Amino acid sequence: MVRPSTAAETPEPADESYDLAEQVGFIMRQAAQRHVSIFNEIMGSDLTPTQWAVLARLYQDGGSSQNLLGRQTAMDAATIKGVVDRLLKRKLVQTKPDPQDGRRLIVELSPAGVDYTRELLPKAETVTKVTLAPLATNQRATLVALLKQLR
Amino acid sequence: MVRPSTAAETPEPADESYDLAEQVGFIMRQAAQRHVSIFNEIMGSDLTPTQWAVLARLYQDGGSSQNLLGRQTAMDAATIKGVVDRLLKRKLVQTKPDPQDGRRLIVELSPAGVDYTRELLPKAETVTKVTLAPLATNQRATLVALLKQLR
DNA sequence: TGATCCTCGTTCGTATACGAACGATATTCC
DNA sequence: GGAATATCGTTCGTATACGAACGAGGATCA
Repeated sequence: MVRPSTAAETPEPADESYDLAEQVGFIMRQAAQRHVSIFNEIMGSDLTPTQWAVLARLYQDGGSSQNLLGRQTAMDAATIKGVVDRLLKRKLVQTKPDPQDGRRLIVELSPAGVDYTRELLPKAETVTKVTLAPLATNQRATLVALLKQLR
Repeated sequence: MVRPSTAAETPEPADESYDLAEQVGFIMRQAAQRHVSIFNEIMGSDLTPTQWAVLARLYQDGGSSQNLLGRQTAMDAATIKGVVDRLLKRKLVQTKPDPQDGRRLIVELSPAGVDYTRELLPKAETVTKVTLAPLATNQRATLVALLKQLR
């Protein structure tokens, strides 16, 4: 590590109680990055984690309005729109107006999307398995339980 | 939940073993989102978590080359460049060529950046505290320890 | 009925995040 | 010395992520 002598060097004994590498946020960001990397390796780079979240949610529970779908997959209205648009372009998803509510846009899997999602399900399970591989079995449940409390 | 009867509805009994809401990746993304939200509330929206990571790292250990700084703060070369550029524009950081290596660009805190970072340190500690607030004391160390194994 | 308020979807702007490719510079090895 | 290789910083393109603002539609209530 180079520590050139300049006015920019830490001039006072720094607050030793703060170490970036020990902050949850920083560590969580790194863990998330590793997870995404594993996801891309296993699922293939043609599908992102958020896109997969949308497919999986629609596969599990059928169609819903776009904004509700966003809430179910942890995306705000602006983000879910972009994700749905890209899935629409690939015809994995289709939309139609809600007859009950003129503001709503119903999003659902296309038949091709259903097939595609079903084929990917085993790989998605592998992603979770590989992500948790460094932990002992009992630790995995612990981690998930703790993370759930931080939502 | 509306489940309109169409060809897109889940046509087969879905693989019940896969529930999106139970996958680590998905839960971790939500926990990270909450953390960022807390960060923005406490630190103010004029500084992002990654920008703070750079400031904190430079404050702790002094200047380093841009790419090394990126590795220390968990950003690739393309990402760290953007972050450094924005910090440069705000004059919180300054750069100079490395006399030892013509490829390297040394990044360090400006005097204003040192002051700014020092003032924010207490708030940064609060961010971690609030993020972990839902957990019992002994659970906090457990979570951090487990997350560290997933880097 | 009409005014108010809320939700829905959309758009814009900014900031990560990262793969890929590029030229410039260092290092390694023959 | 010189060629192969590696690293550095840069740029481009694409995809989240989200605050903010907007118009259209729906719900509430006087």
